[in-house]
Amino acid sequence: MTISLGKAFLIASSMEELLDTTGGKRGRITIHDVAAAAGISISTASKALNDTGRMGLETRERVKRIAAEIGYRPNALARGLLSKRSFTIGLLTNDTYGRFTLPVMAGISDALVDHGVSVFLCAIEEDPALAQIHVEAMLDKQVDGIIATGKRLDRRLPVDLSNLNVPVVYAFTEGAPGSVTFRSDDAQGARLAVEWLAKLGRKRMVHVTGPENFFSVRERADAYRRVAGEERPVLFGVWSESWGHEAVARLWSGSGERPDGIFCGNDQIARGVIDALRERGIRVPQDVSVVGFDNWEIVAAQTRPPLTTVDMELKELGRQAGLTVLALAEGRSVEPGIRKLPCRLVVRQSCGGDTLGI
Amino acid sequence: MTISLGKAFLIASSMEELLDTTGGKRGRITIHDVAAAAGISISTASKALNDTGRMGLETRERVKRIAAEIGYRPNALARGLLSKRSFTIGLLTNDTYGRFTLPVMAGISDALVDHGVSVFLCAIEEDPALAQIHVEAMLDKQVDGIIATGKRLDRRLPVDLSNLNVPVVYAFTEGAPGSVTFRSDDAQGARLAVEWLAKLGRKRMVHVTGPENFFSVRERADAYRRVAGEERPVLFGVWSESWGHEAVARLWSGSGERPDGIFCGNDQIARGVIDALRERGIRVPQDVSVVGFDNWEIVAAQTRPPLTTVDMELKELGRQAGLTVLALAEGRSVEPGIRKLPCRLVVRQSCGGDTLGI
DNA sequence: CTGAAAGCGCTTACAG
DNA sequence: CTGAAAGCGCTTACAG
Repeated sequence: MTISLGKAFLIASSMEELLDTTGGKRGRITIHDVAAAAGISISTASKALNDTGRMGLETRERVKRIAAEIGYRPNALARGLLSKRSFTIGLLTNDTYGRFTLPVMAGISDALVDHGVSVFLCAIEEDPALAQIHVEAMLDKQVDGIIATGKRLDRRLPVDLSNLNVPVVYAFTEGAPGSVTFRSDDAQGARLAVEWLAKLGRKRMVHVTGPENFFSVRERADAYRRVAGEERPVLFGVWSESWGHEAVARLWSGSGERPDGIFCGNDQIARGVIDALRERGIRVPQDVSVVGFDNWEIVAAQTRPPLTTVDMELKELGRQAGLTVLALAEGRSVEPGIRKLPCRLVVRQSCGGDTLGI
Repeated sequence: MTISLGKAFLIASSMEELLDTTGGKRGRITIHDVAAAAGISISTASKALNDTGRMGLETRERVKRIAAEIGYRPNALARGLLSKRSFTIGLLTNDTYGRFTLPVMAGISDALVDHGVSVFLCAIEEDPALAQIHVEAMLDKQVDGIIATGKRLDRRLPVDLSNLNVPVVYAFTEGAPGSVTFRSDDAQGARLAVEWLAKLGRKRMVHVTGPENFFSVRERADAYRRVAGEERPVLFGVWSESWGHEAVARLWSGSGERPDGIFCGNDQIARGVIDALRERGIRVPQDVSVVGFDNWEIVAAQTRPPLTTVDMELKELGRQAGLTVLALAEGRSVEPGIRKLPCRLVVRQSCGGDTLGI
């Protein structure tokens, strides 16, 4: 048996009779069907349904009721053609793994679903040609705006969005000059982490982090130094567990001072650090407190002990980016510039202090 | 300074002159602009651009050239209104974490971008009301089809998609009866894993896996037993690293037989198992081979040693789901039923054999 | 209070 | 070979 889902299957059985009486018309239910069923013109039907124009309340209600009964839903394409609003936006990302994009997407969707806006997700990796294709497809479909996001604050997407005829908002990726950009406040996030270590009485702090050529790495390191002391050590490396291991090996190999508080540049490094400490018989958090960055659940919740870490609040970032692109699409004014959104410290058990009720 | 991105900014400076000469019209470039610039009617312009109708090749080329010069792009909303095709599909998922959805999405997008199709991503969690809102928004926007996906093969999404007037394809989630469903062939995947262990000479196998109420857990366990032997032990538990630890503790605590090959139900369990073995001084893969399931890079590539595991080829699954929904949207016939797509064994170092060139 | 007409941007018979 | 007309489904002045 094969099924063919062409035009034919568009008609559900319950609709069939109605449509047959209204001319046997095939296809979706339109405003003509509503008007016919109510015995009025389509103009009046439109006004009744949209609460525009003047008309008796009872007529309005009756039309709405009939529309609901026959399952009428306005065609957004037709509406969009008139109103120049498609209630659709595009999310462009080069973060194929989705580590950062998913929370941002969730926030955007969360903020915009109430406004009837749907989101095209376009993953472009690092391919400029692919990016161009996706951007053009979105523009052809008359998106009301585009949000650009990525995996790195200090890198641009491989496509120029600065001269499009729709508003563009940047979230967690570097924006064009004069644009609206949302990003996490990494300095503030780092301060939260280091101040937490300090509050727990840690004095011999170390920062084990990623590659120095990341802007956010430098920003977090600077903030760390400002709180912990300018002379406190920073170990730059890569974003991996194994670097966390190696850093611990380095710190405990020489005859130097042993840290009692380690602020890690991300959760993966922190996991490596914690594992390495355990393997050396060093207790976390009794002997050393470890704090991470990212609050990547899959990593942070699985470390032993679970990781205290900094959450960049990417969902909130997405929410704000969504509302902003909507505002621009509606012609409202928005101040350009970079908005830094505060991070939040998520206290688990890797630093201690989790039972202090602080 | 504030910027207002209303209608006004739609006109780029370079377009301004042109549009002023064609009537000072504001807004996007339409086929009227092309026709005016070429000194022909819009009907002819349309036919020239779409390679329809009959006309001199040189006219056709000239129109196309002019269209390209003035940056004309057809309005997909207007086209969709006529053609009943929006070149848009919806992807509905309850997998908020994106573990399974992202690769599926990547495959869909990959397959459909060449056909000019864009994808609405709708994350609905487990909320039926939210799901309903998203489905209605997609239908209003005249999606050509919907792909439903999720995080579990044996669970339905919290919304009924069986009587929509657009085609629906299910991918990695349970479909309605009589629908087209794509899923991974978990039995075959499990066989790959266990046969690999057998090929490496492992005889005392154990299967450490997730909750027995998962269909895929039972299916993998059955396949394991068929290859390893019906009497071989299966330890059901949860999908976590800590369960992997606990399972090792259990296996090595009694006086029973010590396994030399452990097939894990997912990569997180495998990671727990490997960590626990290392902590006991048992060498992987020399003493015990460990194989996982999922090929979740972030986990599989970070275990020590890196994990040999089964990849469900979710991207390919997405690709096929995408092409299928497209076929249905075009009215082509598709055989309903469940299609199982083969898994692939990814050989890293946790089993040995990685240098055998097998 | 209600409806005919125009029009959003496009495509497609149809008549020249 | 080319263009006027109709129409996709809707909204919005405008005239009654």
